[in-house]
Amino acid sequence: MVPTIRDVAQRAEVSISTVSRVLNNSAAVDVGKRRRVEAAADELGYRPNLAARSLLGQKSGGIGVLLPYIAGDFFQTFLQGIDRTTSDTGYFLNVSSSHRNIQEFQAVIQGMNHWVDGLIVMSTQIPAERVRAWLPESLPVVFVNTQAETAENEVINFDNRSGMRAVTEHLIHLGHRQIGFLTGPDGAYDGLERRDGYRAALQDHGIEPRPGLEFTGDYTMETGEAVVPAVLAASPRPTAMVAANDISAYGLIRGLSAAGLSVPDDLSVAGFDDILLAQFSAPALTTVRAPLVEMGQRAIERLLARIEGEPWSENEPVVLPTQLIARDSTAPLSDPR
Amino acid sequence: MVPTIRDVAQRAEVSISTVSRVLNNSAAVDVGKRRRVEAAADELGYRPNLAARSLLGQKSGGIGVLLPYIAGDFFQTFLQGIDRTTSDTGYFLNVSSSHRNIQEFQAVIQGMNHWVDGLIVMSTQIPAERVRAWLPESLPVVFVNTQAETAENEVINFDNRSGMRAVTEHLIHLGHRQIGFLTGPDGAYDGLERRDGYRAALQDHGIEPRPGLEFTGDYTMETGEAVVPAVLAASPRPTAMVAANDISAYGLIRGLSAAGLSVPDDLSVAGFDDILLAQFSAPALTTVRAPLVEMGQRAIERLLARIEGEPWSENEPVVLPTQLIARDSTAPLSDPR
DNA sequence: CTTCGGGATGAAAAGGTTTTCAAGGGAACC
DNA sequence: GGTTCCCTTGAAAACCTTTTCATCCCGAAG
Repeated sequence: MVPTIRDVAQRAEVSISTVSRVLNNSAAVDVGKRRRVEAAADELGYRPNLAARSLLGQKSGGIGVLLPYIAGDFFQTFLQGIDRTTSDTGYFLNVSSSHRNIQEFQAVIQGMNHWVDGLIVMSTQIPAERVRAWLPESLPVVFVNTQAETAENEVINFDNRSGMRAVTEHLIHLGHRQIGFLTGPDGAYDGLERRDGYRAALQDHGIEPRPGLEFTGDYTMETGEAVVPAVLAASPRPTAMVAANDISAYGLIRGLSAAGLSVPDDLSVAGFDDILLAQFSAPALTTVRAPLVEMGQRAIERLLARIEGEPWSENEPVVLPTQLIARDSTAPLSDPR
Repeated sequence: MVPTIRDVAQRAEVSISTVSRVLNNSAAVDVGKRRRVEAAADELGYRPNLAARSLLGQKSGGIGVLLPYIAGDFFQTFLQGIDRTTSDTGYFLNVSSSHRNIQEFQAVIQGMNHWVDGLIVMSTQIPAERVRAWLPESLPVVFVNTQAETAENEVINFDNRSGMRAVTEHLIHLGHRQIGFLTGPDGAYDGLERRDGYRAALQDHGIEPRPGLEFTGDYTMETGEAVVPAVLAASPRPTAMVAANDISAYGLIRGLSAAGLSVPDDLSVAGFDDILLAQFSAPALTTVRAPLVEMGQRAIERLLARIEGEPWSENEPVVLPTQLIARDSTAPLSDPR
């Protein structure tokens, strides 16, 4: 059995109150008894039951991070930013993912409620306000990459639109006119913003966006690969493709190379995120740098400040700038014959 | 305030026992009261406090995953294996990391104790037996990539030794004799196994391992990059390097290219893990495939079986085979002049 | 009509911890 | 020597839920 505070008290021949006082250093205790308690706790390997503590409304020392997916380069880089900053603070991280449905999302987030002192939530499908309503007012929450309808919650986002606009313009400047788009998953907020940036860039340059050039993706490599036949069959056939994220851009590249086409000679491909792979791959991927590490850092810094009692001055949502990174997967449009 | 079962009971004008019975469907309740309770719970947005439940020794529906680090391609691929399998089961994942020290590791793992139904632990620094002693007998635990001194715990490992032996032999077959090694972090069990495989391969082919050719790394790209001057200054200078993992191999490649040397023309470099980057990078990395996804799957399958009550037949530890993947970062030793 | 049984329900205990409250004891001061 | 005050300590309440136990009532069987 796991030892409880009662076992420690018995072994040290004191009351459980005294044990609590010693272990939390919350009041003066006779030095002899203090020694006995410390020895007893040590010998028994006693650790306080966090469930019981949480029941009393104590701080748990835990930070909850809720993501749509737990695996993937995108989330992992974000976590890196959080992880580094958290390391020094004594808080520990608790990451959970929920990609099935709203019910489960709600269950997971409300389950975390009693276990953490604060929450960082990335919710691409559900707006911040709705998620916030599931949680007590008293729990600090920082939203990240999440749609916010009002300014009442603390939100940190990317400038998805400008980023996607920049990469699309980059292709236009290279001479491309038939530019296709591979979307993100259905209903994902950031994917929609990116698509809007793509459309806006086209319109800015007098190109009417065509629905036939927008292909449905879901941020995975598999789907990027699978969509290639449809891309090649499109009329007019695109001379360049922008994907809503890097991973699905690699899916496109893989599928194109399987179809005997080379990137960027036969078709230019660009992505979004600037994952690690982008700078090492052959060809290196033209993409948009989303400052994920910085986003993680900012989020955890703000959350810790809130936990420590600093109020949140109801500001504008933070929008982190994105940056076009032109590499080798995009090339000038070869002379049309 | 967050509504409790008492609020629901009051609103529905029944006792808390009845509320509990309705919500857990644990006993017959008058249909009228049942309706009232359901309505009240719905209106209040009531969710049971998991901490209180846990205090009673109930199942929590949570699976804990404890890793040395939370970010990084290696862990992320492992998580993928777990995540996929868990999705269908209704359990939710809870990932935590601890990379600071043993005290914190112990604190995190014991904190998880009370709110998960089972634990998957990757502990490269501390043997399974020691970690097990921190937890109650009753909690199912599956260890992964962890040293085990006895057969009393369920452990799933890679065949690190054979893998590293294979990649080292690959270099020997290519004509290399001065083969350097970039180690893992101090005390990491898998890194030591890999080093042993490297040494064994050399000895098998009549090459005496030299301490001067073993460079200290820590699985990060930064250190791989930083060690390059030492590698180049070594006498005799190695013609090939094996790194204890892929990421640090890329550090070497980066450092070498910064020093004006090209891989594999001037120096062959190989890694271990076969992360996603390895197949896309230029040059594509020669490495050893560690079946991380499979490891994750096996671990979660076994853990769920244990949670469902299936006993563990004290078997041999599972050792997953590794496989040499020869790509372009290694080349035959160019004619020594 | 009486007795028995069973279904529905509420009261209460249990789980481990922190904290408040009350009490005990010793020292210091008059 | 007596009184007061403070330091130390233990008892008990509180947190929220599940579950056992006892109670009550109604219907059925004898």
